[in-house]
Amino acid sequence: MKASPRPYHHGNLRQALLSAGERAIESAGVLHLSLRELSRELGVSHTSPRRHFADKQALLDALALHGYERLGAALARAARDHGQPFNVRLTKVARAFVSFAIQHPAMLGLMFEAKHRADAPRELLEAGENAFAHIFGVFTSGQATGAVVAGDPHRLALVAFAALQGLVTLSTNGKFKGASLNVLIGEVIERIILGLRPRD
Amino acid sequence: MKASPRPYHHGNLRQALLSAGERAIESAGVLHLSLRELSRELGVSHTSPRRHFADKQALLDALALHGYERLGAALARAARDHGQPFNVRLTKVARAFVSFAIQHPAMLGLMFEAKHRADAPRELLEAGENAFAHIFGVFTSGQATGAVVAGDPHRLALVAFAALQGLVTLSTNGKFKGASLNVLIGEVIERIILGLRPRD
DNA sequence: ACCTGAACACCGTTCAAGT
DNA sequence: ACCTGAACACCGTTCAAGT
Repeated sequence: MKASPRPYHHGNLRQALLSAGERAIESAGVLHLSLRELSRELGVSHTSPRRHFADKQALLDALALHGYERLGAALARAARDHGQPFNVRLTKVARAFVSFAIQHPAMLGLMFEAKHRADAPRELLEAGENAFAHIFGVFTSGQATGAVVAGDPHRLALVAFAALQGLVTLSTNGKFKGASLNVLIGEVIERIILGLRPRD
Repeated sequence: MKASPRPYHHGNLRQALLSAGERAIESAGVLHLSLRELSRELGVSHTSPRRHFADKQALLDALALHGYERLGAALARAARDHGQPFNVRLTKVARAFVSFAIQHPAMLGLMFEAKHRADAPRELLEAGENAFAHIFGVFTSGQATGAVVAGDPHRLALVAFAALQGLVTLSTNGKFKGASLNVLIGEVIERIILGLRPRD
């Protein structure tokens, strides 16, 4: 077992730690991440991570940063067609977000925690802002075409995003007995659209 | 400092561990909870918790159970006036939930994780169901009076609850620059009500 | 019944040292 | 520059033993 050779000692240990770290948190949870075990897997001494990450938290922050970059790219792709109507664009970004969350639940948790930390690196905060700016943009253009009520677009986006965030939290916690997630996403999005419609 | 005497060795060590444990997770996070440190605080040996909790996870589960009982009681209180219109009842339960979440953020996280665990004790799952049944009840009576669209009330309640859950997640992660949480709660509730209104 | 102390197998982190 | 080994101060958990 563990068929991979070891192309390390070259300077790709940093990348190897990130990959192995992500796999570890998705399969066993952030709580059980062990630098020593990671080192064992990669066939290096347990002190070598120190060269690339000051401590365990630094590795987690680097993982979260990478997560925000990937989420941002996915949201940008979903929102890129500015010619489409609000409902379509919102549906696309919402599904992109939910899809990311379902595929990388531990990563998403890590990303939120990292942003929340008092001493979060500036880089991380910026990556987060950049990722969510793509959702925000859909709302401002929705207001421009009259599909969304007037008001502070940041607040409206936040309210809608909260619904998605909650859906994801509930779903990764397996709290859907029979209901398919795909159906629920559609329902949540529909309610958001109705809730944000200008009152006739 | 640490002015409390020690009325332990009586059989209240179990309760003392729960209290100290809750205080510890709210102030330092679940990750940093240490049974040995808890024992030190309480002036007992680090093996004595074993008598009351099989392991660390058992203590966390007991804390989560207690949390669900308190949340359930708060939601029941908020929802008890069945004569009030849907909007009023929904607002009350929503504010009760958000209020609990703000006051006990680490506890709420623990509660969700505990329910999610594959080997979660039956007792815990039941306490969770009981707590959320009070929110569910508001939706079924909302449908009865025509304030809420027809459809599976479980799904509708889930959709609305997701929005609250997301608001709470976002708020405990401090992602509200200027906006007051109280204002945002009101906005979320309003959007939920509008989103669930029957289409005339 | 309830608590203790020694012991075991793990951690993260530091430091002097090797190539 | 990058990695190593010994060492330190912590964990959770087990077990034989004390009252």
